[in-house]
Amino acid sequence: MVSILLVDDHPMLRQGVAQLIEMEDGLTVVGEAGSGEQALLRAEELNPDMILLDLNMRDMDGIATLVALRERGVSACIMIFTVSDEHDDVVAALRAGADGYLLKDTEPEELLRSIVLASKGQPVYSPQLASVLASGVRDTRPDCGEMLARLTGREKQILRHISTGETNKTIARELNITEATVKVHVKNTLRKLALRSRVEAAVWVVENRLFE
Amino acid sequence: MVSILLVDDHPMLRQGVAQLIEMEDGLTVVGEAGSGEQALLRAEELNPDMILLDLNMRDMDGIATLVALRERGVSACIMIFTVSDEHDDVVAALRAGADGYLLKDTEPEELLRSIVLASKGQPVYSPQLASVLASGVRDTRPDCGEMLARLTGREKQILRHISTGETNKTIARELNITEATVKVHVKNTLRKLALRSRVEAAVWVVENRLFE
DNA sequence: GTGCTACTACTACCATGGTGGTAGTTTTCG
DNA sequence: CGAAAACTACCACCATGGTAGTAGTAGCAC
Repeated sequence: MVSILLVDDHPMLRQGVAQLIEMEDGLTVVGEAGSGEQALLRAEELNPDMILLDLNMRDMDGIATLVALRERGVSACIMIFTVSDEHDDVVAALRAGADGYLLKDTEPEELLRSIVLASKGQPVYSPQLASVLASGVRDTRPDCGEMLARLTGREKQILRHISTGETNKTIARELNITEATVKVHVKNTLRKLALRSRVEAAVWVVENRLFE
Repeated sequence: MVSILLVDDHPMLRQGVAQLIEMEDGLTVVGEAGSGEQALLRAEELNPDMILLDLNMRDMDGIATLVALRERGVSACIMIFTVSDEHDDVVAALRAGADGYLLKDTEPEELLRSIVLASKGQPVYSPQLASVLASGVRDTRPDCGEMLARLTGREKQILRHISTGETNKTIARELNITEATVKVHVKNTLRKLALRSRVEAAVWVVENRLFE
């Protein structure tokens, strides 16, 4: 069962989407939010599998909400669901870590199919965005520098050790802290970088030549 | 207690070295071999912590022995102990994975100190080799291509997956084999490449741009 | 045929890694 | 000053990774 949080400032639209989603086996709406603020609260409270996020909300920019969600470690699959097919919006969303981008004029069946696909980890984009995507924006992530800047000094230090293949134990020894503490830093680092393992972290560092 | 296997085709020299080693607390000679063939047998049989290996033996080249030892997964620290200070020999030994290189004219106390150091994982070289080492041969490893060539097709395939941060489970799924089989390949790959973890493997691949 | 290599699979075991939660200290900043 | 962030540490728990040994199958070479 895929749990979904709807974020949109139009109650009617939320209702429509919710109804549609509930009709599909395997999908369920566990919460709704009408603003960025509420989205942050609900996301942490409900820990949904997926968040459908509108970009154009009154109180808080959708992109800002997206960034805030990611920074708080919300691991949900975040799908943008909006009216805007503006190049800049799409790019910004992808850079901020969106897992998909659907336009609101998508047909209901298409929307459902996309949600199911996305819930399986596959990024989904509306076909209308092909031109934008093709122009090489595929790199879903923010700048490496930006990402690195989110880490504390200690975390960067430990990331560097990870990228040389060291174990938590040896890192602890070299930094004169306990392995437990190293684990804490590793965990926080992985969360902030939205990576799933130290191997991914090591590869990311080396590929982007981050400490050279 | 550091267990040592002596490999040299001169019994008298073996005896002398053995006696010297036994005088040192913490070191012990667990076996001797007078040829490359014997060295392979003894190494697998005794699984020593360290192997002192002569380069100039009648039946089998010392370098060949070294390579064969490494290919069979002998994890011992292998110290070359020989008369040759030829540039090519030193380079070949280092490339083949030697952990140290000592000349036979080394003073007894110096030899002991070196063995102790090496047993702690520190590579040790006779000072006379400074010029050779300085000329940039520090890279202990064979060519990446050479290393890769030692892997089977399946192993290379799996290494590529590792280098993208995948887990054994997902690799198994994608290749339609069981996780247990993936583990076998991972283990063999790590052994052949003399690496200690998949993280090191991933970093190695990315740093050397092996699959691009 | 015999022998060798590669590939597959399984078991069992232990080490390592990652998550969640709690919590005390110090540093930083408004 | 007080709040927030960073760093430290420990616990318990579960997932993943790595090692060792055994073993069956297929293909290839001598």
